[in-house]
Amino acid sequence: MTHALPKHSDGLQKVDRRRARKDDIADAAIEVLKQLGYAQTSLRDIAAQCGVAVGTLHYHFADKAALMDFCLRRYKAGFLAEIGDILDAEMPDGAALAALIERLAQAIGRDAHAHRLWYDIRTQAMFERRFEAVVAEIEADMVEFVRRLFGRLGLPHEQAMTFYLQLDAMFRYHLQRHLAGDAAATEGFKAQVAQLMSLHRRQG
Amino acid sequence: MTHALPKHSDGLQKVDRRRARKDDIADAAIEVLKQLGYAQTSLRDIAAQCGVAVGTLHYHFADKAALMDFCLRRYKAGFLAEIGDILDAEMPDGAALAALIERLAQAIGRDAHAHRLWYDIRTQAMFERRFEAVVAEIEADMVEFVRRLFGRLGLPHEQAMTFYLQLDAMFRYHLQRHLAGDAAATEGFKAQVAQLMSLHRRQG
DNA sequence: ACTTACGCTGAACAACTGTCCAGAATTTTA
DNA sequence: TAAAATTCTGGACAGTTGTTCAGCGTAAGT
Repeated sequence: MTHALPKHSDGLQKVDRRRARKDDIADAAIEVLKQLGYAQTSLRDIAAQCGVAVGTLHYHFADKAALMDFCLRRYKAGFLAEIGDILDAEMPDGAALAALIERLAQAIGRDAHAHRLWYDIRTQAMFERRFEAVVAEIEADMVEFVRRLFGRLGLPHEQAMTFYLQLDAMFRYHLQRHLAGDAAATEGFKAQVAQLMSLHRRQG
Repeated sequence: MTHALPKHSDGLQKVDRRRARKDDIADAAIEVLKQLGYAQTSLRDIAAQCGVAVGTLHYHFADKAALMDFCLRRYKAGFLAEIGDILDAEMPDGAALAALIERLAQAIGRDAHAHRLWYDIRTQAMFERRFEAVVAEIEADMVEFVRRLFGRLGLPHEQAMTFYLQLDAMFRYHLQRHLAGDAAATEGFKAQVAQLMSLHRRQG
């Protein structure tokens, strides 16, 4: 006997609706986490943000860590989708890298809180083994992104990791300056990356 | 009328003894912080570590943040003293840099928890403005250290910051790998820095 | 219409947090 | 030795934390 689709108003399976609900909660949770950071965010803060009772969170997620894990993977998917189009876009090789850098520079000003959350949780993973795997996965994806970019530009693959780390360090530093009130942080980031690029090009 | 020295068994002024006591407490606090991280460390944990009542902490420090601030400055002084001798040591120019890198590589294995604490608090500073100043000061000192090293080696001063950030990113990454159980992290760090150095050298 | 399952509520719980403070213990001063 | 100042204690306080659960209403299945 074949299982017919359930006769819901929306055409979603039960599992899908569950998943969609979890996504909603995660989105609200991420919103609070961006503001307060991991350690300072309580389940009640999150519950309030999505207009739901505390118990509801435990209905969908085993515990706080599971919720965090879910949020992280969702955040990762979102971020990679956001910058992924740079790889696919049709443009001269030099422009792709310039576009990435420009995008990152703008992110310092516009999505500062989101990225500060990433650094927060990445650091937390040094203390809570629970987050080790997710963080490692996300970071591996970032490196993979740079590797593909290097592939497009004909740059040596084995330097992708190095370049990622360089970019990460500068982004982190100027993000921190920006959050501390330095209005020139965005420009500082671009200038410093430019210096770095000239270093790479000279030995291209 | 001249104030005679107090007739304590030790020859310390009152202020000095107070300062020494604070140092003792801070040392014990740092020990716990290294294990648990900032957010997970309570005043009771710290009090237990130095065999003292909770109230005592508030007698010496206004609040938890003040204690943290004190700990940070003490940590900074210790760390810079530890690597400072590289600048003063008499050795061929190439060896000084190699010595620093070797020292850092060993730190991944030996002082992992101490450095993980530094990354923890540096990230916290993105959320608590209270720590902004201390963190910025320490980081400025680190850059200054690299700048002096570059001075000794005849390398361009304006690249000191860039080099610091590169070193920092690689150290952070491999520290995280090490903490996640990667036994090859120390070697990985050295290899990656070597790659970085060759990049720098080619444009001398 | 009746039953089952699902999604959610919000009060209650025990554990823990930073902070305060009256008073004890100790040390310094007179 | 007596008085004063310093250092420390440990219980109390009010607030927050993650987690649990009996019970509610609603939707699905029969």
